[in-house]
Amino acid sequence: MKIASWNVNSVKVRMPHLLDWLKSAQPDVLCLQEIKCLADDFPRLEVRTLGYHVECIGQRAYNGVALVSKEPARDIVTGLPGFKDDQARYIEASFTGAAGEEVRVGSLYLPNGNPIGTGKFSYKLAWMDGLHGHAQDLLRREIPFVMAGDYNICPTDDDVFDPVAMSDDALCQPESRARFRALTYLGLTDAYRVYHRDAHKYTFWDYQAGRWNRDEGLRIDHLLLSPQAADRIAACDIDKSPRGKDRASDHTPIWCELAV
DNA sequence: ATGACAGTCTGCGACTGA
Repeated sequence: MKIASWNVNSVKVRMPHLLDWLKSAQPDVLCLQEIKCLADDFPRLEVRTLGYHVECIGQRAYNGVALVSKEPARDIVTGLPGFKDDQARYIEASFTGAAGEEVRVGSLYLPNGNPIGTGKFSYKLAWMDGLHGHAQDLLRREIPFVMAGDYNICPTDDDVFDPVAMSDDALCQPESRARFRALTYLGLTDAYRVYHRDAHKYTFWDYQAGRWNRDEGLRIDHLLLSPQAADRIAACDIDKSPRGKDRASDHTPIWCELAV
Protein backbone atom coordinates (compact mmCIF):
# COMPACT_ATOMS: atom_id res chain seq x y z
CA MET A 1 0.00 0.00 0.00
CA LYS A 2 1.52 3.28 -1.15
CA ILE A 3 0.72 6.19 1.15
CA ALA A 4 1.76 9.75 0.29
CA SER A 5 1.49 13.27 1.65
CA TRP A 6 1.51 16.57 -0.24
CA ASN A 7 0.79 20.13 0.82
CA VAL A 8 -0.66 21.42 -2.45
CA ASN A 9 -1.13 25.09 -1.42
CA SER A 10 -4.61 25.39 -3.03
CA VAL A 11 -6.09 22.27 -4.58
CA LYS A 12 -7.89 24.30 -7.25
CA VAL A 13 -4.72 25.92 -8.56
CA ARG A 14 -2.78 22.67 -8.29
CA MET A 15 -5.38 20.47 -10.02
CA PRO A 16 -3.28 19.78 -13.16
CA HIS A 17 -0.26 18.78 -11.06
CA LEU A 18 -2.42 16.71 -8.72
CA LEU A 19 -3.98 14.76 -11.58
CA ASP A 20 -0.57 14.22 -13.20
CA TRP A 21 0.89 12.93 -9.96
CA LEU A 22 -2.00 10.57 -9.23
CA LYS A 23 -1.60 9.12 -12.73
CA SER A 24 2.16 8.66 -12.55
CA ALA A 25 2.74 7.80 -8.87
CA GLN A 26 -0.42 5.71 -8.35
CA PRO A 27 -0.65 6.13 -4.57
CA ASP A 28 -3.29 4.08 -2.77
CA VAL A 29 -3.85 6.95 -0.33
CA LEU A 30 -2.72 10.55 -0.86
CA CYS A 31 -3.00 12.94 2.08
CA LEU A 32 -3.41 16.55 1.03
CA GLN A 33 -2.93 19.71 3.06
CA GLU A 34 -3.79 23.36 2.43
CA ILE A 35 -6.59 22.63 -0.01
CA LYS A 36 -7.70 26.21 0.80
CA CYS A 37 -11.36 25.72 -0.01
CA LEU A 38 -14.65 24.59 1.46
CA ALA A 39 -15.25 20.83 1.29
CA ASP A 40 -18.09 21.42 -1.20
CA ASP A 41 -15.70 23.27 -3.52
CA PHE A 42 -13.11 20.46 -3.80
CA PRO A 43 -12.84 19.52 -7.52
CA ARG A 44 -13.99 15.93 -6.95
CA LEU A 45 -15.13 15.05 -10.47
CA GLU A 46 -11.68 15.34 -12.02
CA VAL A 47 -10.19 13.15 -9.30
CA ARG A 48 -13.09 10.69 -9.55
CA THR A 49 -12.39 10.31 -13.27
CA LEU A 50 -9.05 8.75 -12.33
CA GLY A 51 -10.82 6.32 -10.01
CA TYR A 52 -9.99 8.12 -6.79
CA HIS A 53 -12.33 8.90 -3.89
CA VAL A 54 -12.12 12.11 -1.88
CA GLU A 55 -12.85 12.81 1.78
CA CYS A 56 -11.99 16.21 3.17
CA ILE A 57 -12.55 18.88 5.76
CA GLY A 58 -12.27 22.40 4.42
CA GLN A 59 -12.75 26.04 5.31
CA ARG A 60 -12.72 29.32 3.44
CA ALA A 61 -9.34 30.47 2.06
CA TYR A 62 -7.06 28.74 4.55
CA ASN A 63 -6.01 25.28 5.73
CA GLY A 64 -8.14 22.27 4.77
CA VAL A 65 -6.99 18.63 4.53
CA ALA A 66 -8.09 15.68 2.41
CA LEU A 67 -7.72 11.94 1.87
CA VAL A 68 -7.62 10.92 -1.80
CA SER A 69 -7.80 7.15 -2.15
CA LYS A 70 -8.33 4.33 -4.63
CA GLU A 71 -10.52 2.54 -2.13
CA PRO A 72 -13.35 4.36 -0.31
CA ALA A 73 -12.37 5.59 3.15
CA ARG A 74 -14.04 3.97 6.16
CA ASP A 75 -14.64 5.20 9.72
CA ILE A 76 -13.81 8.81 8.87
CA VAL A 77 -12.91 11.22 11.66
CA THR A 78 -12.64 14.96 10.99
CA GLY A 79 -10.84 17.23 13.42
CA LEU A 80 -8.14 16.07 15.82
CA PRO A 81 -9.97 13.92 18.41
CA GLY A 82 -9.94 15.47 21.87
CA PHE A 83 -8.78 18.87 20.62
CA LYS A 84 -11.21 21.73 20.08
CA ASP A 85 -10.12 23.46 16.90
CA ASP A 86 -11.87 25.98 14.67
CA GLN A 87 -9.34 25.36 11.88
CA ALA A 88 -9.58 22.49 9.36
CA ARG A 89 -6.33 20.63 10.03
CA TYR A 90 -7.05 16.93 10.51
CA ILE A 91 -8.85 14.03 8.83
CA GLU A 92 -8.37 10.33 9.44
CA ALA A 93 -9.85 7.13 8.03
CA SER A 94 -9.28 3.41 7.58
CA PHE A 95 -8.25 1.58 4.43
CA THR A 96 -7.70 -2.09 3.64
CA GLY A 97 -4.41 -3.51 2.40
CA ALA A 98 -4.02 -6.24 -0.21
CA ALA A 99 -3.88 -8.85 2.55
CA GLY A 100 -7.14 -7.55 3.98
CA GLU A 101 -5.45 -5.73 6.83
CA GLU A 102 -6.76 -2.43 8.18
CA VAL A 103 -4.46 0.59 7.94
CA ARG A 104 -5.44 3.84 9.63
CA VAL A 105 -4.24 7.00 7.85
CA GLY A 106 -4.33 10.57 9.17
CA SER A 107 -3.76 13.68 7.04
CA LEU A 108 -2.60 16.54 9.23
CA TYR A 109 -1.67 20.18 8.77
CA LEU A 110 0.14 21.26 11.90
CA PRO A 111 0.05 25.01 12.68
CA ASN A 112 3.05 27.00 11.48
CA GLY A 113 3.38 28.82 14.81
CA ASN A 114 5.14 31.99 13.66
CA PRO A 115 5.98 34.35 15.13
CA ILE A 116 7.32 32.74 18.32
CA GLY A 117 6.24 34.32 21.59
CA THR A 118 2.67 34.83 20.38
CA GLY A 119 -0.61 32.97 20.61
CA LYS A 120 0.18 31.38 17.26
CA PHE A 121 3.14 29.57 18.76
CA SER A 122 1.24 28.41 21.85
CA TYR A 123 -1.55 27.18 19.53
CA LYS A 124 1.07 25.14 17.66
CA LEU A 125 2.37 23.58 20.86
CA ALA A 126 -1.15 22.85 22.13
CA TRP A 127 -1.99 21.23 18.78
CA MET A 128 1.10 19.02 19.07
CA ASP A 129 0.08 18.01 22.59
CA GLY A 130 -3.33 17.07 21.18
CA LEU A 131 -1.67 15.02 18.44
CA HIS A 132 0.47 13.26 21.04
CA GLY A 133 -2.63 12.31 23.02
CA HIS A 134 -4.38 11.03 19.92
CA ALA A 135 -1.31 9.01 18.87
CA GLN A 136 -1.40 7.34 22.31
CA ASP A 137 -5.05 6.42 21.73
CA LEU A 138 -4.29 4.94 18.30
CA LEU A 139 -1.31 2.98 19.65
CA ARG A 140 -3.60 1.22 22.12
CA ARG A 141 -5.50 -0.23 19.14
CA GLU A 142 -2.31 -1.98 17.95
CA ILE A 143 -3.11 -1.57 14.27
CA PRO A 144 -0.82 -0.18 11.58
CA PHE A 145 -1.28 3.58 11.22
CA VAL A 146 0.40 6.44 9.40
CA MET A 147 0.24 10.06 10.54
CA ALA A 148 1.08 11.89 7.33
CA GLY A 149 1.30 15.57 6.72
CA ASP A 150 2.85 18.99 6.93
CA TYR A 151 4.22 18.98 10.48
CA ASN A 152 5.78 22.44 10.12
CA ILE A 153 8.74 21.04 12.09
CA CYS A 154 12.34 20.64 11.02
CA PRO A 155 13.27 17.76 13.37
CA THR A 156 16.99 18.68 13.46
CA ASP A 157 19.36 21.24 11.97
CA ASP A 158 20.18 18.64 9.28
CA ASP A 159 16.69 19.32 7.94
CA VAL A 160 17.32 23.05 7.40
CA PHE A 161 19.32 24.74 4.64
CA ASP A 162 20.45 27.53 7.00
CA PRO A 163 19.97 26.70 10.70
CA VAL A 164 21.30 30.09 11.84
CA ALA A 165 18.89 32.03 9.64
CA MET A 166 16.04 29.83 10.90
CA SER A 167 16.99 29.84 14.60
CA ASP A 168 14.14 32.15 15.61
CA ASP A 169 11.58 30.39 13.44
CA ALA A 170 8.76 28.37 15.00
CA LEU A 171 9.69 25.42 12.77
CA CYS A 172 13.03 24.99 14.54
CA GLN A 173 12.30 25.84 18.19
CA PRO A 174 13.38 23.43 20.94
CA GLU A 175 9.76 23.26 22.18
CA SER A 176 8.52 22.26 18.71
CA ARG A 177 11.31 19.74 18.23
CA ALA A 178 10.83 18.23 21.69
CA ARG A 179 7.19 17.53 20.88
CA PHE A 180 8.13 15.95 17.57
CA ARG A 181 10.68 13.75 19.35
CA ALA A 182 8.04 12.87 21.94
CA LEU A 183 6.00 11.31 19.14
CA THR A 184 8.98 9.16 18.21
CA TYR A 185 9.51 8.22 21.88
CA LEU A 186 5.96 6.86 21.86
CA GLY A 187 7.22 4.40 19.26
CA LEU A 188 6.45 6.22 16.00
CA THR A 189 9.02 6.05 13.18
CA ASP A 190 10.05 8.89 10.87
CA ALA A 191 9.69 6.84 7.68
CA TYR A 192 12.11 8.92 5.61
CA ARG A 193 14.96 8.30 8.05
CA VAL A 194 14.57 4.52 7.75
CA TYR A 195 16.10 4.78 4.28
CA HIS A 196 17.88 8.12 4.11
CA ARG A 197 20.49 9.33 6.59
CA ASP A 198 21.90 12.22 4.57
CA ALA A 199 21.45 15.83 5.67
CA HIS A 200 19.86 18.55 3.54
CA LYS A 201 17.01 16.60 2.02
CA TYR A 202 13.90 18.73 1.73
CA THR A 203 10.16 18.64 1.07
CA PHE A 204 9.64 22.42 0.97
CA TRP A 205 11.38 25.29 -0.83
CA ASP A 206 10.19 28.87 -0.34
CA TYR A 207 8.97 30.66 -3.45
CA GLN A 208 11.22 33.62 -2.62
CA ALA A 209 14.92 34.22 -3.18
CA GLY A 210 15.43 31.38 -5.67
CA ARG A 211 15.29 28.76 -2.93
CA TRP A 212 14.25 25.96 -5.29
CA ASN A 213 17.00 26.65 -7.81
CA ARG A 214 19.60 26.77 -5.02
CA ASP A 215 18.12 23.68 -3.29
CA GLU A 216 17.71 25.69 -0.10
CA GLY A 217 14.73 24.12 1.63
CA LEU A 218 13.28 22.50 4.72
CA ARG A 219 12.23 18.94 5.58
CA ILE A 220 8.87 19.57 7.23
CA ASP A 221 6.53 17.03 5.64
CA HIS A 222 6.73 13.71 7.44
CA LEU A 223 5.24 10.22 7.55
CA LEU A 224 5.16 8.92 11.12
CA LEU A 225 4.53 5.17 11.31
CA SER A 226 3.14 3.14 14.17
CA PRO A 227 5.25 0.10 15.16
CA GLN A 228 2.92 -2.22 13.24
CA ALA A 229 3.27 -0.02 10.14
CA ALA A 230 7.04 0.41 10.54
CA ASP A 231 7.41 -3.38 10.60
CA ARG A 232 5.96 -3.43 7.10
CA ILE A 233 7.79 -0.51 5.48
CA ALA A 234 9.29 -1.42 2.11
CA ALA A 235 10.29 2.00 0.69
CA CYS A 236 10.10 5.73 1.36
CA ASP A 237 11.19 8.73 -0.66
CA ILE A 238 10.60 12.35 -1.55
CA ASP A 239 9.47 12.99 -5.14
CA LYS A 240 11.01 16.31 -6.09
CA SER A 241 9.65 16.39 -9.65
CA PRO A 242 6.35 18.25 -8.98
CA ARG A 243 8.24 21.13 -7.31
CA GLY A 244 10.10 21.90 -10.54
CA LYS A 245 6.97 22.48 -12.60
CA ASP A 246 5.44 25.84 -13.53
CA ARG A 247 2.93 27.10 -10.96
CA ALA A 248 4.16 24.50 -8.45
CA SER A 249 3.23 24.18 -4.81
CA ASP A 250 6.07 25.20 -2.49
CA HIS A 251 5.94 21.61 -1.10
CA THR A 252 6.56 18.33 -2.92
CA PRO A 253 5.16 14.84 -2.18
CA ILE A 254 6.69 12.34 0.23
CA TRP A 255 5.56 8.71 0.02
CA CYS A 256 6.11 5.30 1.58
CA GLU A 257 5.25 1.74 0.61
CA LEU A 258 3.87 -0.63 3.22
CA ALA A 259 3.80 -4.38 2.59
CA VAL A 260 0.30 -5.05 3.84
C1' DA B 1 17.51 48.54 -5.07
C1' DT B 2 11.19 51.91 -4.88
C1' DG B 3 13.11 44.91 -6.07
C1' DA B 4 13.41 40.13 -5.70
C1' DC B 5 6.60 34.69 -3.94
C1' DA B 6 2.04 32.91 -4.13
C1' DG B 7 -2.24 31.72 -2.44
C1' DT B 8 -7.02 33.69 -0.45
C1' DC B 9 -10.99 37.26 -0.23
C1' DT B 10 -12.34 41.63 3.59
C1' DG B 11 -10.36 42.06 -3.56
C1' DC B 12 -6.48 45.87 -6.89
C1' DG B 13 -4.43 46.00 -0.83
C1' DA B 14 -4.35 43.08 3.42
C1' DC B 15 -3.58 38.81 5.32
C1' DT B 16 -1.27 34.29 5.74
C1' DG B 17 2.17 31.19 5.00
C1' DA B 18 7.28 29.05 6.20
